[in-house]
Amino acid sequence: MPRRVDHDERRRELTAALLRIASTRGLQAVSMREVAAEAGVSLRVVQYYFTDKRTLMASGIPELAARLDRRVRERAAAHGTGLPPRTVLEVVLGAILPTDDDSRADQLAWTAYYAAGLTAPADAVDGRYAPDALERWLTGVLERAVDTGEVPADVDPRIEVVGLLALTNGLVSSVLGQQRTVDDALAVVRYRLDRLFR
Amino acid sequence: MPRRVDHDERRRELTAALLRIASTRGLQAVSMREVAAEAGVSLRVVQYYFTDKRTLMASGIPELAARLDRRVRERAAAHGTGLPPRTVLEVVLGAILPTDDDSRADQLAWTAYYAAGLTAPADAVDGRYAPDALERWLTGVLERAVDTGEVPADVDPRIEVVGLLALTNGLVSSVLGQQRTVDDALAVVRYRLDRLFR
DNA sequence: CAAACTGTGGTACGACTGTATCCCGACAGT
DNA sequence: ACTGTCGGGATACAGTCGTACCACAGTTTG
Repeated sequence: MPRRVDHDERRRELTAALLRIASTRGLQAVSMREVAAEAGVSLRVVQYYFTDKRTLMASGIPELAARLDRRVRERAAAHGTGLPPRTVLEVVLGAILPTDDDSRADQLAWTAYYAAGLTAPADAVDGRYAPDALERWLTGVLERAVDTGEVPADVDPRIEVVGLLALTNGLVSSVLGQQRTVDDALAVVRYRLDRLFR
Repeated sequence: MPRRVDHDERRRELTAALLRIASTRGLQAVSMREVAAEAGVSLRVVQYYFTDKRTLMASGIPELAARLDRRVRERAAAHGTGLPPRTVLEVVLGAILPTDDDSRADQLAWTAYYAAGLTAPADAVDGRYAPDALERWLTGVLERAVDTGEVPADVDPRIEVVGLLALTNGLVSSVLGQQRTVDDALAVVRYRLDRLFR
């Protein structure tokens, strides 16, 4: 048991344990003792690295945001650069959908945080997550598509992107709720894009 | 304090108190004592009419479903009968969005239940809510619109309706999260319908 | 080598929770 | 008028929660 520990690394492990619990048993099943048990450490250690429970809980949001962001970037990078707008949209929106177990778990935890944040003004801290960046990026992509004539000139890129993101978000919900498969959700996204890029 | 009480009525009051707490302070703030206090009765009364906490919690789902269903029907009825498909879709989807404080509170509670149901197989009971009926109804509406030529023949009514409902669902989320106003959400829905019924 | 600090185990405390139990007033049927 | 059931007040109990505190070994610093 070496002294001089990497605090950040330790915190990451504990946060990972927290998210594991949140995605499997829900956010209300997260207690300091449960996180300790899940991470295989004593309660004191959790207290030591996250003084509060609020601090512990708050650590989950940036971690989830980082994971989702990384997933989108990796997917985009895997398809090379300079892709056509239609492909960019399909890849990005597809990256949001819970395709594998990991992304599904993250989306479950994300949903739990989202729901908890709806009620609790002082609790949600400043965990303002900003999907604005993504929204602006895709809007730019679509604007270029309008300029090149790939999509009709009378589409409003701004509203169209808002709609696409809301659509994807709604599909995520239904996939998480197991009312629809990921493939079905992807088919809906592709259908919408097909009609946009007719 | 009269004897011989209407049990159903009493249960409805308690469920209403439960939903009031759930929509303002979240589902995890719901305890038997809190519901009792909110309803202005003693803990024993809550125990008496709902033996379990599970039973108490489970009472919220059908109540919410009934309210949402009633809202959609009322809105539809308020616009008279025999409306054009485009109007039906706009009214129905608009009724899902949280326009006033009541519907917003209900949607908050609904979201809390949805999130709680994602994690907890044995807890969610058989509270399988069926939006299939709504989906089928709107699909029929859109099919008729295809037949009359109001929408292009190459649209797939089934997928289109799934997309519209997912879109609306996603917009509800963003409105609840106060990232968007109801008017903005309605504008997105109208934009989508405008492009569908071009 | 001594002193101070870091990381961690163990445990205790008060506030809650769901549930169970005991009790009694008010009405019903006889 | 008596008795049993219904509706509900009060309280108790065992468990879990977040938090606080104490002790101590190992490491760093002087």
